[in-house]
Amino acid sequence: MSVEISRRLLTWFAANGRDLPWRHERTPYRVAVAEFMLQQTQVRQVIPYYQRWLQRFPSWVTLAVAPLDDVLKLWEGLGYYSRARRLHQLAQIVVADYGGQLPSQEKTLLALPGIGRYTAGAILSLAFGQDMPLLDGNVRRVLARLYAWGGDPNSREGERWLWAQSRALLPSGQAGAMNEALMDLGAMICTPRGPRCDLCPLAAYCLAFTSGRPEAFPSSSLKPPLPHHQIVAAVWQDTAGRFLLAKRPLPGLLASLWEFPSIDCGAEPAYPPDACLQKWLATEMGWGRTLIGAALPPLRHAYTHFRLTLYPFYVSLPAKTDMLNSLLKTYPAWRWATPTQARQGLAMTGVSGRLLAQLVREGSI
DNA sequence: TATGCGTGGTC
DNA sequence: TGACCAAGCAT
Repeated sequence: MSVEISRRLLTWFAANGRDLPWRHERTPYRVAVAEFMLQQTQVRQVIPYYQRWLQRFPSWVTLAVAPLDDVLKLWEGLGYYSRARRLHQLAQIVVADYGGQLPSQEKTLLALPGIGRYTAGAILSLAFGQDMPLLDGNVRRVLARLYAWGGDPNSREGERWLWAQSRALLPSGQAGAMNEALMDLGAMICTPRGPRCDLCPLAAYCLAFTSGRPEAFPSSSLKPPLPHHQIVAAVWQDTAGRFLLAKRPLPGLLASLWEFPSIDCGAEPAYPPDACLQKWLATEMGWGRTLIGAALPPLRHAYTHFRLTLYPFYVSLPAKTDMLNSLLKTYPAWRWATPTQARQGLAMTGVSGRLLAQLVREGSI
């Protein structure tokens, strides 16, 4: 039966597969760039980033010699920034150790930064034409529905079972097309909610469709509520209208991105925002007499593992540069920047980027 | 094995 | 408005 499933899916894919930029020219570099960007990220979001990236970094060498700050600037807004750093590292390794050619053995690829089992399978099947399976969120869902598989997709056995099914469906010599067909089916037809079973080429074989509850697969686990943190940001302006920005430490959340100097007051803060900020400035920075000015409208933001509300305040400047340097206890670097300089040259966090845009809109410069 | 790691779209 | 989700990897 798997032969018939593969045949039908490939026929459907030939007529309905998506025309995506990274499907035009299948060099290992282009495939790798696309796969890094697509990790946990939707296609629509990736397309403009991919095109800008290839303009600026058309090859392993151009990427390898670029400054990390330039790389992060191009990645700004795409999220999961360690991917950018790992892709940068990968380029440097490919150039230094492999003569500018990405290796084509699974074991070698898996040892390189940013390449896990999914990405290795994608590169090997799509760029090198090898008969290698892959398993991503789309394929996971398609397979679970096809076989009405009610197991836990996150368990060790579930993982092993799903990889085995993915491999079993591969027709020899057409793994790349089959892998993309499975992903396109998951993205276009076999969607998480409201799957279009009426358009699905596999409906006749799909046990979840037969069961009448396709959305019940794969099983989902209940997640605990996310903590909600209170963050306070300090907005300093100099007389030239520049803002004080700080670079976040590496490693960690949003590593090496720029933001307004901020303090995390925690999920259950003991003080209101202005007092939390005052305490931080007094105890950590040693600025006992800092004047906290007007509060700006709070901004809310949701990360994968927690939520936050950012409370920005205008704050008066400390008198001397050596006082400003006390920021280096918290941050590896700080600088003054106009909004234009920040937009053009600094990779900003999402929340601080929104705050900056708000400050500009309100004409506070 | 579980957790940290971003952002924007969708309903 | 809030919860869920998307071409995962590293530790």
